[in-house]
Amino acid sequence: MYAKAMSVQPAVAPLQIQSVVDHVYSALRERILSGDLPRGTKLRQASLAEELGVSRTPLREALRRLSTEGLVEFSPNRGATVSELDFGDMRHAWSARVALEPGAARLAAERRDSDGIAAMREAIAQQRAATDDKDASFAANRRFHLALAAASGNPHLTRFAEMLWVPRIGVPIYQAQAAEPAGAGGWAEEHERITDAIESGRADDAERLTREHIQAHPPVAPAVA
Amino acid sequence: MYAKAMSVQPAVAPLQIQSVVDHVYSALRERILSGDLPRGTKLRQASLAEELGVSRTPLREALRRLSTEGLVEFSPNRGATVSELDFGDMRHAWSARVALEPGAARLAAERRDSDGIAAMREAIAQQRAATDDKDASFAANRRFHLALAAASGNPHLTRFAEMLWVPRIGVPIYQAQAAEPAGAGGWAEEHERITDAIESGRADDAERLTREHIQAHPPVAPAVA
DNA sequence: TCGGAACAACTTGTATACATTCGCACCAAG
DNA sequence: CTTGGTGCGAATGTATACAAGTTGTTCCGA
Repeated sequence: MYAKAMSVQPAVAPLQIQSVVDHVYSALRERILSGDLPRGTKLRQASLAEELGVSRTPLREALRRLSTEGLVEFSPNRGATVSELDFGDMRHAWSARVALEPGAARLAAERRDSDGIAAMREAIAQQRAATDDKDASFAANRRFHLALAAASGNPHLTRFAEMLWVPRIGVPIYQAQAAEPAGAGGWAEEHERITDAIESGRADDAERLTREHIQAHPPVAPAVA
Repeated sequence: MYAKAMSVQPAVAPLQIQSVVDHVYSALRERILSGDLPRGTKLRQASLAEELGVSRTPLREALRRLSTEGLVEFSPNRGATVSELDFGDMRHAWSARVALEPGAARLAAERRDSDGIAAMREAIAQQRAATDDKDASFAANRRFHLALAAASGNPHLTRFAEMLWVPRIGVPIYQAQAAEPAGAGGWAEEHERITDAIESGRADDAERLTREHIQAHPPVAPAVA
């Protein structure tokens, strides 16, 4: 059974060997994004390494990777801390999205990739199905915008969008959603109009609608910080 | 004399302590960008470490940083190599610039920061002064576009622009310059019109001019690869 | 002559050990 | 009571050592 299945697939399948560094990187990233490691947390290497069952060497390499992504910050001889992301950073990230995503939408409209469009529609469906669940709604929203960037077919734009959507946008958008009762539903409709424009190749419309959509929902300042 | 000068400046000046990792990172980055380490070069850790006078530990951390930036690639148990950047990548980078820089120009026009505009004008002057020197001309061109991104006041856009301009755009633009006899001079004029639009706050014009400027100069396929 | 297996040298990946620096507590002097 | 200094503990930064994997070569057989 297995042999047959394997013979059908390409022999040299992915076979993704993940090094210890990759595992540590994924684990830390997950912890930071989920809020398990709040911003400003000092990342002590000895305890973290013991917790993850590895030595400090791969841990440090993973931290370097995260620092290049901006999720953690190194201070010379003082170690790494989870990056502080204040409201100013969030506005910057939103502003960068205003500059980025319309251009990505234009590219997507010029490309009209069916897979990419399908991914966008799927995210819309998920958003419609999760009007009451705030977390799911936010996840679907994020998913749509990442799918939009991916539909551009441009790896750089995709990567940039992921960097912007990672932790910085999450909280404020989430709170904006909570503030707007009709939020999720209205967003799904706007998303759909963008997707339609892309699918029919109306590049100017796709660009304009995306810009208007993002600009219509600026981040909301957190109540606490 | 010094004391007086220092009392004027903020007391806690930069005082940038650079760790060995930072030095190695800068050195490797410089070597890659200058072409001293051509694309596809296998980066053997032992020899590199000895060459730089450090051990493999900080070297590996620097390589991780570079890998997150996309300049080098890790292959499990096979080490790191300088990233292969083919023509497809260059077109992607150019395409990403088309999506990115017009939005940055719009932000810059809304912001109208005098320092940022001064940096742009300085780059234009350098470009005008270096019409015969190809290298200087390209450097000035790159400088203008980075200054444009920086004038947006958005750290994310600045960072993204730097990532796109680093190695990928350089060669093809350089070759395009060589192909167009009147290139440098014409570019300086276009740059100036963009800067004027930003300085006078005409956001729509700045965005449109930037897009047209970039789209008018697509990358040229290298002769060799 | 060509294909393949086995071995050896080398390279990477991870762990451990050592040196340096930082933070904090305690203490003394003004 | 506050301010400056000193010393210890802990954490980081770097170097070295060891284990595991990869690559190139050689030798054998068909």
